[in-house]
Amino acid sequence: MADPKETVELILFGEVRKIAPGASITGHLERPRNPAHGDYATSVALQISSALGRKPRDIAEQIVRATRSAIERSGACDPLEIAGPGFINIRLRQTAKAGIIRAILQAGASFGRAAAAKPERIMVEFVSANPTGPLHVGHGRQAALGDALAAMLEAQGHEVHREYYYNDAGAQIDKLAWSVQARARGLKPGDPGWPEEGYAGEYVEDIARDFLSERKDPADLGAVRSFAVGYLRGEQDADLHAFGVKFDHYYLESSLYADGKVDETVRALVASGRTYEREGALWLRTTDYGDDKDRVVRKSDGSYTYFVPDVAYHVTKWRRGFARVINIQGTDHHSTVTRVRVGLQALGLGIPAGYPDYVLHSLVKVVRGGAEVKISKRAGSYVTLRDLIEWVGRDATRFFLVSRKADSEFTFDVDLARSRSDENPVYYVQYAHARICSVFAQWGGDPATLAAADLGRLAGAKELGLAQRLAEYPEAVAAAARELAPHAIAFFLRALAGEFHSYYNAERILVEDEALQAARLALCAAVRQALANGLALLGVSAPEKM
RNA sequence: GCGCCCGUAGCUCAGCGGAUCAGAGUAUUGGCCUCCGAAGCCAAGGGUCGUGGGUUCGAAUCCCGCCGGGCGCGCCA
Repeated sequence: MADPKETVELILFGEVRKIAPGASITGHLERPRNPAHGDYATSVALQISSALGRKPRDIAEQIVRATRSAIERSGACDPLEIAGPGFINIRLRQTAKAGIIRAILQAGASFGRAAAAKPERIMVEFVSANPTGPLHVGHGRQAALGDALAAMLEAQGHEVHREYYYNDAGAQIDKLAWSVQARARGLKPGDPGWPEEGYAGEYVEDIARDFLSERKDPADLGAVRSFAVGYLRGEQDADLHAFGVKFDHYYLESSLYADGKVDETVRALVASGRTYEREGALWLRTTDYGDDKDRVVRKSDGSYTYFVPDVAYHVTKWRRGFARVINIQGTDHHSTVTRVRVGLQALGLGIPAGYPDYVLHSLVKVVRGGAEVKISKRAGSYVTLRDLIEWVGRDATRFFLVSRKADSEFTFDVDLARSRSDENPVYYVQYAHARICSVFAQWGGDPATLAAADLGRLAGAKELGLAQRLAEYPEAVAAAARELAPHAIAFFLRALAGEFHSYYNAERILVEDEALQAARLALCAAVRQALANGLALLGVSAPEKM
């Protein structure tokens, strides 16, 4: 990894120190589990020793020598220690640890927010369900992930646009219209005359009944279609509202046809010279860009495949000024990733090859009473987002769906999230927040006086550990945003809440010694602020009472 | 068959730009409320990180094979 001709730089406390000829590295700091190893530790010396052809301990000693004066000037920590084969252990001074508390109280809700060096206009597209049925659990995961991701990127100083793409123009909509029409005519799924691959969910019957109650004519398929789509859009909006997710814009696929963008895209593809006719269809040579087979653009019946509006849609994202786009989809859509990117490349508009970004999530298995739940009365063949919200509540649903890595398949245990709610991670975090609020209610003093608290009184191991954890929050958010990994926020909050509960049980906050009490209250206020800010990113409430 | 993803404690999952990473929650067992909320805390047991190789002084982490699971591989969206 290292080129011995370059210079090794160690970035420490904001200063870059040239250490030795070698590689340019930014060794990240670890938090040792063993307190004897200090507050932070790094193994950079071991990592670069082979590249430099020198002993790790010698390198470590050189690093310590080179940074000694800067560290003494900063006063932030004790002299670095070298341990074992060449680990460098760092022990922070108490004043440096407690200082973060004042900064948090001052920053308030903006603690953990950063001003981006280069603010971008970013679009996050998520949910984007067809208006052919209620939102299911997978859409819920997308909603939780997408909204959290958008909030995290906003916290990094970017301008974020949340968009929902409505596939309201395809064959699926026709099936919906036929299904509703059949229901309105008194047919049931399986009856003679019931449309092939029709939608069998109970909601189809609801739509038909409402349609008839408005004295409309089932023979008018266009009227049935627009009524059904409008009905389901309204229902999805209600679900999203209940989930606390708001979109800046709903983009209709049908508009791409109406305003000519689909035709325009086809013409541009043909003009690119990468299309050809075969068996009555128009193909795009996507294999030129690494696809495993060419794709049909225009079917032999003259209609377009979904590929065309998808590409046309992403052209609008680019032209609307979103240099960065993140699409949240299920892994069952991963084959579209290549196709959309390739289609954009073929147009030759100068769009980057990796445009857009994708976060793909695996599907969620819902378990209740020890058995997998596959059926919902309302939707027929799947569990709906509404089911989850009704079973376990909005906060638990959001926290659960966002607390796993997106690409891990995970089991949503309804019983854990609901009936044994006292063992639920989201309540654990919320409880820490509510507990602190309760202490403040009992105290009854003026929080403004805490700004003057003597933080030097915080000398206990748990207190300093909490302060250190709080200090790591901004970087934790930044890292999670960088990795597009909302679950990291959930894990951080879990850890922070755990440290607080442990501290709370070990020490009284409200004590006789007023100076000590003020310092502890300041610490609690800072923890509360960090919990509230983190929960807000996940779209979970921070209750004062539970 | 090909492509992508995933196999870590009984269960649900973190960690995966190598070392100070064998972790959390839950479940099980034993303790802690005349004291700021016990939706909490403290402690114990529990895993050769699917498997076999390779790279490395050092691999849950990187590379290859195999096994097991998920999802794709339409002139469906």
